[in-house]
Amino acid sequence: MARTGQRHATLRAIAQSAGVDVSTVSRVLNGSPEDAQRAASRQTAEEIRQWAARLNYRPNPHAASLRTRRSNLIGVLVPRLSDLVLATVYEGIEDAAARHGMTTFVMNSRDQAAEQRERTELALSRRVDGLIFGDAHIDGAFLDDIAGQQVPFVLVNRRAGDHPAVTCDDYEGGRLVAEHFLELGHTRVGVIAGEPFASTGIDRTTGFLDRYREAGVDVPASRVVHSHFDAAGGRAAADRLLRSRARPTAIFAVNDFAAIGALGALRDQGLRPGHDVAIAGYNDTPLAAELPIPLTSVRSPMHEMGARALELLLRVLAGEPAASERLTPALVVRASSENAPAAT
Amino acid sequence: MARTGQRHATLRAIAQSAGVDVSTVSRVLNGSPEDAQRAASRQTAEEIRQWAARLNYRPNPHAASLRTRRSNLIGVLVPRLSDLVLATVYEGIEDAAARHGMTTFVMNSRDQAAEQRERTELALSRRVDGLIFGDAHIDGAFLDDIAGQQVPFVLVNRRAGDHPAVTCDDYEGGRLVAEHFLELGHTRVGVIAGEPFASTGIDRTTGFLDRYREAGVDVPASRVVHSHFDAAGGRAAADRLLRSRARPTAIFAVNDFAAIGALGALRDQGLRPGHDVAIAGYNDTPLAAELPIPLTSVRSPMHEMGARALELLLRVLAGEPAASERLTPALVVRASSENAPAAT
DNA sequence: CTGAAAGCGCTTACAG
DNA sequence: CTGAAAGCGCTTACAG
Repeated sequence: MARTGQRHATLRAIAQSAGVDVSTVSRVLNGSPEDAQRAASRQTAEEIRQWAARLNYRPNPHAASLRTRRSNLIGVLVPRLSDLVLATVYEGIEDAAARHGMTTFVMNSRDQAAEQRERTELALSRRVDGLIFGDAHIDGAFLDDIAGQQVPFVLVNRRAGDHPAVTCDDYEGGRLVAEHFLELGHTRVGVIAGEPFASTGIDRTTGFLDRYREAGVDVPASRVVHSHFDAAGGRAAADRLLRSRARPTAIFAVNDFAAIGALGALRDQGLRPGHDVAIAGYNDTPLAAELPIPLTSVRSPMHEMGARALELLLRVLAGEPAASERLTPALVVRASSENAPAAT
Repeated sequence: MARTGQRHATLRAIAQSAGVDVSTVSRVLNGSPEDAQRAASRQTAEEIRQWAARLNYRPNPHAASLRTRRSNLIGVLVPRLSDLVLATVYEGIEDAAARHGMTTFVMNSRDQAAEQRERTELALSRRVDGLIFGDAHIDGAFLDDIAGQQVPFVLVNRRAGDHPAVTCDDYEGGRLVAEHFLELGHTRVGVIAGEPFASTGIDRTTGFLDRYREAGVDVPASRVVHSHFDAAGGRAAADRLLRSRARPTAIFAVNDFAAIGALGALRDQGLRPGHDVAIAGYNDTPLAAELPIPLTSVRSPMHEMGARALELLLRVLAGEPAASERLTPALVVRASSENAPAAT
């Protein structure tokens, strides 16, 4: 065993060096400021802190967790970490967690119910204080279940039922795209709607369709097609939309990667994005602006969503009121949606 | 405090139910198979296991870690988790870790020396058994330092010095691209070389240049430009390459995202990838095949690299011999590099 | 095959 | 302001 030896000193070592009891050292080093105050004179406290620095003291989190029954550990579930959207959300979670002295770990559920259960069970066996789910399904049976077991958790990116959630205002984001397409004069439009179980796709689609309905345009169901949230899924969905006889002149993909797939599908049919067919995506991923044909997209505050979800969970853990939050999206118009409908 | 109460039984509860000592329960439930064998009769063992199942026993990892001084925790450092390459490598690490009953957590270092130190220190204070670095810098001063402190670690994706590492054979990958360009007849070529401190960029570039040299073509230094590993970086680098009077007819970007940026730069100049200028990337990310102009790229086994790195670290922790591994890349030719040099 | 005991490094109620 | 003690849930050398 390549062991690393005694890298960190213990409270006891410091107590012996400073000639005080370990309980005093504990209160000075790891207690609340008030605890530290009343635990030792300024002089003693200072001496303890110096010994701690000299001996490279770091509290042993396993010992503390065992004693306090608080692990300062948060489990995070996402569909796939290699999805940039979730990776960015997780970065937000992790940054906020670090600020609050919490540790997080993340696992993929691949949007599979069995994996969600299994990973949650695993997190619980690791004694997490709480969980953040980035993979909620709109039906929410699983979540109701574990809420019933008093497991503290919040949702991020996707909402479900009345569980506390931090999301983008996806409904509003969908409306923004509709507004934009309407201004350009498009009335024959299509939607690449994402997974039917994800609130993101559902709300973005609903917002879009509602805004069109308000403008007096009913988008037929045949022009709303579900898809995976990736380029291959977007390509397949776009192929279906473009094959219909009355081809849409504008397509809203509820995800940037799906939009990139749609761009490819257009090209295969000899159609030019932003000329023959307008395309808009969602999330404004860093790639959107850098594509050969820059992609119109709805900016969503992915990093901030993650950070706020972590802070919402902290409130849940503290027993404070924890209301869901909906962050504001913003439309970013680029070359992929510059065209009015062709004069066909 | 929204506490979750007693979710899991303890050894003691099981011992009382089964009418045996907790040490026996421990050996049966958590010991090695041999331990379990000699710790109790088949009958007693069976009874203990039934009680464990009935009471939903899960060993408390904090208690076990405190006692054994082994946390089964691995810290992982990456430049950015929102970089798809690293996210995929991490998925490989995490999958392998789960198979071995280890927990991992991941942190961004943003390729900054100060953050590398700080995050490593944080991981150590969490009492990880070892570390995996996906953010090694070729100079390796920091790594030499912590190797000197006997911290067990391995590298993944990027190599440095003689530290055990699991990488793609990047040199060979660079050669594959050169071979391909040479077959098409390109002699005026450019390289978007990535960060100067990353072995990935260095080795891919060196392999490419060496193969050209062997073919009797010396690529001038002015046609090798460094870049960030993202689309914006690739676009900036491509702009520089295309501005020179003797424009390259083929460009190798050592990263798919940089290649996508280069695609955009070409288009801005009215050049068609795969017609006027050939483009190749690296990693064969899922997007490459789905782009409007599908991208030629070198496939690297990102997920497998991660899994193997975890297993290499396990060997290091066990004190077994741990040799570096270089996984084999493969060229995937697509439309972005179909052209011979223009007859200018 | 089984048990009793010690101890990992903390925290915290109690006492002074 | 400071200390002594108990105990969180495990593992493991020792003894029988």
